[in-house]
Amino acid sequence: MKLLPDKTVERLSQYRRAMLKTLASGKHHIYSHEIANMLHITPVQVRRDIMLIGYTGTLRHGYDVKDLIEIIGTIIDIEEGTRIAVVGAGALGSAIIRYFEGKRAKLSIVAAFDVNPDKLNKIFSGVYCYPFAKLHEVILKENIQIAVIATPASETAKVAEALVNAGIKGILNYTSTPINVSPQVYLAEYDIITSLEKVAYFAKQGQGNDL
Amino acid sequence: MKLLPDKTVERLSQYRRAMLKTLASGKHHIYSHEIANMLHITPVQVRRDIMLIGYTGTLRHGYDVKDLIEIIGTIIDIEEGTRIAVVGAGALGSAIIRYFEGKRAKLSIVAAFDVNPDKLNKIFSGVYCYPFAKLHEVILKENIQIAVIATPASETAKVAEALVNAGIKGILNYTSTPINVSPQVYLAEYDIITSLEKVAYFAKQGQGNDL
DNA sequence: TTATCTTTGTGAAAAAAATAACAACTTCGT
DNA sequence: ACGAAGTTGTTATTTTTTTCACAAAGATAA
Repeated sequence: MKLLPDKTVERLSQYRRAMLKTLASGKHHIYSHEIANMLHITPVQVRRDIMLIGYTGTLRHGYDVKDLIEIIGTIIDIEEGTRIAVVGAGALGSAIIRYFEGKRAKLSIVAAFDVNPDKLNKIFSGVYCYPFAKLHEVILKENIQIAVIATPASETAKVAEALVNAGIKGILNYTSTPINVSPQVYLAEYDIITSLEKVAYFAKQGQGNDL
Repeated sequence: MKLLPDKTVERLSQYRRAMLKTLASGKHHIYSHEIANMLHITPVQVRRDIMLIGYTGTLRHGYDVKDLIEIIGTIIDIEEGTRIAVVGAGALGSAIIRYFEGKRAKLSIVAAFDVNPDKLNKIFSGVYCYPFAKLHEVILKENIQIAVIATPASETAKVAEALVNAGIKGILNYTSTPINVSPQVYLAEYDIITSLEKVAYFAKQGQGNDL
């Protein structure tokens, strides 16, 4: 299938979760405006996204909840599951690991890395913490595809380089240092301070919602 | 000044940090392409953003680093500083508090809230943890303008309502439950799972960088 | 049957964001 | 003095994302 728009992929992830919740409540069919209400977006947007993934609902009952969950799965997930590493097992890194505990079956955090001797060889919420020096080796051995960087900002560049060398396919960078990777590696950056400064700016202007 | 574009505000926050780093290295003037390199974006984008805030550099030396820092401050910051509350002092909430310790002078986390009796009335990285029941009172008394929600997803709606009732101006929601607020309140949602699923999707497609 | 109501799917339009293109200006080197 | 090199500021263009508008079609009810 053609590459989906960035924003559509984000929303698909949200649709799926909304559908899982819907299914749990015993509902098997759902209209675009109901999905839209759950996520506080417009029904057209929902329909267009669903159009883009090539699924089609029925005129009278809207979309089949189970079908939607399944088809979104075929788009986002990898059959065998995606294996993730968290680099940096400090406050943020371990919060992320904790947050994942038993959440999504197809995304699993399978390794953590740190340099702090207190953390090495311990298990955080079921995830083993390796020394940073073993990063390359473990990524290969454990067949890890994507990595989260949650180290101090000073280490970001070094970590990113090591990850790329180890053949990682995607990086989610939570440090405040922007990184540069070869174009084959997908990179997403997220910084808490920037988010808060943005909220502060728009709150100050008395402005309404964005997403 | 006219309201700035969403993405421009995000980048301004990053420019400022890049400039602080630049200044610390003893450099007082900088070209758009140098800023662009630091952030891995294009020089045109840097120039356009700077144009939008009405600052103008000099032809020979580019931009004055100190000036840039200062003018971005007048745009993003509130004179008296922005006071922030974190609702939910679990792993994620306390990681955020920790992350902020001594970072930005104009953004300060001044209160945490939780329901867990183990956490109440304790201090996390210098931030006092109040019982959730006192939320309204403390937000008023401490003159808190924006809030971060880092509770379990099941509490999101209740927390958001309480925050809006207390007159909060902006919310940053880290739970996976989308919320609905009156349009005077600026809302930003960020969900770790969605981010990772997005990275997984694009990594799977062997796709290059986005931001 | 036939009119009405509701919902999907999608072409077309609009809005937002990024990129290209270039005039105008400084400084440098000769 | 004057051309070459390099940089900003900004208009125009392109690309991406969202929204509008409506035809098509299934169900219901008279």
